Amino acid sequence: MDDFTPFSLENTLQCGQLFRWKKNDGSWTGIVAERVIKIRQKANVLEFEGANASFIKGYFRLDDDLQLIASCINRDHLMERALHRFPGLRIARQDPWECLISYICATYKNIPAIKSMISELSRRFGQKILFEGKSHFSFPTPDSLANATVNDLSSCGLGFRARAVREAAKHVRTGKVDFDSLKKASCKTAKSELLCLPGVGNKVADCTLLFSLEKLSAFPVDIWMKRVIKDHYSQNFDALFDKSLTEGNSLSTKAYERISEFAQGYFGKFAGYAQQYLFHYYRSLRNKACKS
DNA sequence: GTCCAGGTAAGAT
DNA sequence: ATCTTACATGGA
Repeated sequence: MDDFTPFSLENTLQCGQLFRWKKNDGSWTGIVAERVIKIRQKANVLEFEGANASFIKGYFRLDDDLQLIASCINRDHLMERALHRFPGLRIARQDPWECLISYICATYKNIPAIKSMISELSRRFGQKILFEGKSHFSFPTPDSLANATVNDLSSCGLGFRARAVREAAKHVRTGKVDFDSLKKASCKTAKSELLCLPGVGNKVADCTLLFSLEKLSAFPVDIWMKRVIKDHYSQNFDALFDKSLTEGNSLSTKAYERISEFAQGYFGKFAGYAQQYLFHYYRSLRNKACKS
């Protein structure tokens, strides 16, 4: 398969949006729905097993016109650097159920810990899949998490998130939230539905919208976006608001909405892409600083 | 051992 | 309405 440029498997899998992929000597192995996929990129050729080309194309959103998206969000020097530093980074098309639970778990946790939680949840409550002689585990169904005890969930490292995960699973199982209809609904309507779920606030809702419900304008605001806004976009806000963006104190609902709405107006209909580039770029700067 | 993490929700003002 | 604080756990 070779009609997908620009695309970087590395940048797409490493940017922090996905939690189920591992790299081993040049190729990546990941669990997607009920499959194990092994994939690698050589220049402009993708080699993979475990799925067909159309699945890969859909999963990595290779039909998005990334050139167009990049030109839309490239509004300033910072974005230009981010786009240049991580070319070919694409938003993946995640399964909404897995995405929702993953980002409920992501609350107030670092990425290695999130990966460990998801892996453990899958090992305990998912289905075993054999691939190249090794056991892998699919993400648990809504049923299996709804039936789990809070204690069992907690022992996967979920901590206080266990209750929210279990309750959210119940809502999905009963069809109280229906992801297919949320895909068709407007961003605003879909978000208000998601916000009814336990453990889901503005940020988790926006991640679910962006990464799994086709809402590419959704702009999740986490601690990294707060830092980016404070460091590079504060001139778009009043001084008092900027001052409230200090490290340590969490974002109020009001502040969240001000930032997210600013970003959607500023970056446009692909603001979610802008968010992911900024997220990955800003984290990479900090990680570099830590190593030196 | 300390710090902090892709925030949320309950309680206080 | 809006602001403040507790929160379980584990990786860095």
